[in-house]
Amino acid sequence: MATIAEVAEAAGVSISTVSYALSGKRSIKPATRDHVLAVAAELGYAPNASARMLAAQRSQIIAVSEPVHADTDDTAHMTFAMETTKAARAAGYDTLLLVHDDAVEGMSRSAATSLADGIVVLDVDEDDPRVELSRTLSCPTVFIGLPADTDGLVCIDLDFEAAARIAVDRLVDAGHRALGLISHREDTVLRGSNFPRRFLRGFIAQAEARGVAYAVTHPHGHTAQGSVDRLLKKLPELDGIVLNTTTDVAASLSPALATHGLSIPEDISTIAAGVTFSTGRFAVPLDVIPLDAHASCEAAVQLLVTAIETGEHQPQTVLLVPDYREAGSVLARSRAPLTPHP
Amino acid sequence: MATIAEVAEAAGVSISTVSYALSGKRSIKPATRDHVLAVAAELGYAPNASARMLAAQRSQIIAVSEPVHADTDDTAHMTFAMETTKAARAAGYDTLLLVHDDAVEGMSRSAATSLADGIVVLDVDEDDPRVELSRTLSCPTVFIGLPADTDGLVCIDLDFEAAARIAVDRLVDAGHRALGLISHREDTVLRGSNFPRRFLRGFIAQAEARGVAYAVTHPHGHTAQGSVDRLLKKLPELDGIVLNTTTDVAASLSPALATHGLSIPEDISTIAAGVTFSTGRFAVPLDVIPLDAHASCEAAVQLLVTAIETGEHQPQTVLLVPDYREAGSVLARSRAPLTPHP
DNA sequence: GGGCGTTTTCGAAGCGTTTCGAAACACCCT
DNA sequence: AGGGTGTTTCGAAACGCTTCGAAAACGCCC
Repeated sequence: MATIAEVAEAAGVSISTVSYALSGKRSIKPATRDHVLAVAAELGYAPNASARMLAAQRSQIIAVSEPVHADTDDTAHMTFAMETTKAARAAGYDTLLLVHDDAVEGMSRSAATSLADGIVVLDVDEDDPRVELSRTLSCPTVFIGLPADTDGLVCIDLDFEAAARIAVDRLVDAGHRALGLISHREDTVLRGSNFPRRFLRGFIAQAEARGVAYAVTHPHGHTAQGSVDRLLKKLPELDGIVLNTTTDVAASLSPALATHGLSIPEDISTIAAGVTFSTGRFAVPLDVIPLDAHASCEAAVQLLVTAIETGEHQPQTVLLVPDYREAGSVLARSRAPLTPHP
Repeated sequence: MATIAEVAEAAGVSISTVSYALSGKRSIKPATRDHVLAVAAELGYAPNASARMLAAQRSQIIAVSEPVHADTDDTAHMTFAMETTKAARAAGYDTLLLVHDDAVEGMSRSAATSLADGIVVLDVDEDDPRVELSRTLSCPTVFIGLPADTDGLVCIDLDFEAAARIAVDRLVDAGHRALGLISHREDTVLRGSNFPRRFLRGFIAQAEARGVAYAVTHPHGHTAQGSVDRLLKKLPELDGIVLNTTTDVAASLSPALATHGLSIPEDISTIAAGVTFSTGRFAVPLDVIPLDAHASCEAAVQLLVTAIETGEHQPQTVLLVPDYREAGSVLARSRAPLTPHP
């Protein structure tokens, strides 16, 4: 591989002239610049990454910490890792993938050796060891997801409580009076991320605020059948369902309702909220309030890059505003409005 | 962050002594070595990655090229990316993730700038632009998957033809005489990876060699229902099914058979082969010949690391020997053996 | 044609390691 | 005492780039 010295020699100029011609950080006479560029292109010159890193004291690399527990939803997390990589690339950074145990150790390693300029933390647990670690690190870090203690951290996540409120409002405004929430499996809710809990909280609060009947259930396996059975038992007049659960469960909702002779949206209006999957190829496509990996990762990388390049890294929690996408799974019931929006 | 010069100063020795004490590449008097190590630990010294790369002319980074087409199976590919990362880490390397367009461009970039010491190419298409690219790169590269033209390449993949043969043999040896293959969707088979075709070829060849009746079908959507219907129509006496398809389809096989009053393994013995998913939580667990991401990635990284560290990079295609895992989904039919193994 | 302000280019000092050759030292043998 | 043999440590040269300060070149005016 050609070095900058070879380009300089071939172009008959000094090394620094080549450097400035290529970086544009100082003005170079157009004629020489063009000539240098041409020579560089001809020699297929590409600046050596390590040398550049060493001299610039910056690696242009962002580490992505992605533990992958047993109950990690592969598809969802693959999406986040890739969206982060895409966003980073667009900002001129490459991404280093840290998985499993190394998701934690790798953070120290890449920060201590200056291998990475910043870190994006994915799949954040309520009580995540990486939270404490990041406080000791002095390497810009952004969490995608909310740990219990966000003190001193920069975190980004969908506003799950707001998402739940929006879903409830939609259904109530469309005349529904008995809402069911199919949440995540109970074991997932107990340990792991806290967004199911945040969603649950928002759902209950808003259902009570609007004065409608509601019931909550957690699926047991990977199907919605049991959940549907339980919801209908608790709330026979059920007319609306909010899904904040996994793909498997969501996909099986329609057949599960069918066993009770019910269908979406004629009998039961349905909204999936805070989910990463697309319902496009479900038997019945659903209205969705997406957990938008693209938006989250882009915002996270943006924040991180700003921190790296300007040094501004204010602790903050950014809650992304939920976005509602209609697909026809909510049907208006003709009823008088119950309570105006609070 | 402390530098090696600071450690040297604090320990009262020269820089090179610190370097050798830490790397162990030359003998250092035990007493000084211990002292240096203690001082280094106390200062929290970690060698600067860029400086090390520059001096050692090696980055200890492997690039992982993972395009992610529309029809990419997220779960499967996430697994491959992560297994590669794990294997690389175990060998002392970090991994750079290159996705989407950058899966191609990133290869040139990371090779040209010496950012990466080697490249692992995932999700290989029959006619993959990265094949031609890698030939121009002079950076050790290993493909996981087989492109059409493997000339001059190092490739690793499961021996799908052998896997198909083994599945057929199992069923025939257990007394089955009418085998159905549920392959991948037709559009997946046409463009994209060639392993479905290799599997198909092996299946047909072996079914003919053993002299049993057989039929092949490609699912249309994400369920096995249509495939089962078609197989039973073509082959009413169907008594064995081989699955070389996606999770969705495989998971729905049991219910699909149930609509015909058939069950696994009483009526239909079943084997899933060349698949990445686990059938553990299917209604009926299946015998599996796994496409073992762990094994493939480990072998690939091994080969790559050897190439990087010793310079040996013989073009070769490594076909991994299939492994059969019983789960009780094949039931022996008492019949006289038909044809001995060829 | 000497002086002055600009533009353009150059030289050299880092950045923090690794690694080679040689110096320094201790020890034993003749 | 001189010389050879190890062992241990040191100094300095890379590695290839960025960037600062200053020199060189240029243009212009008096």
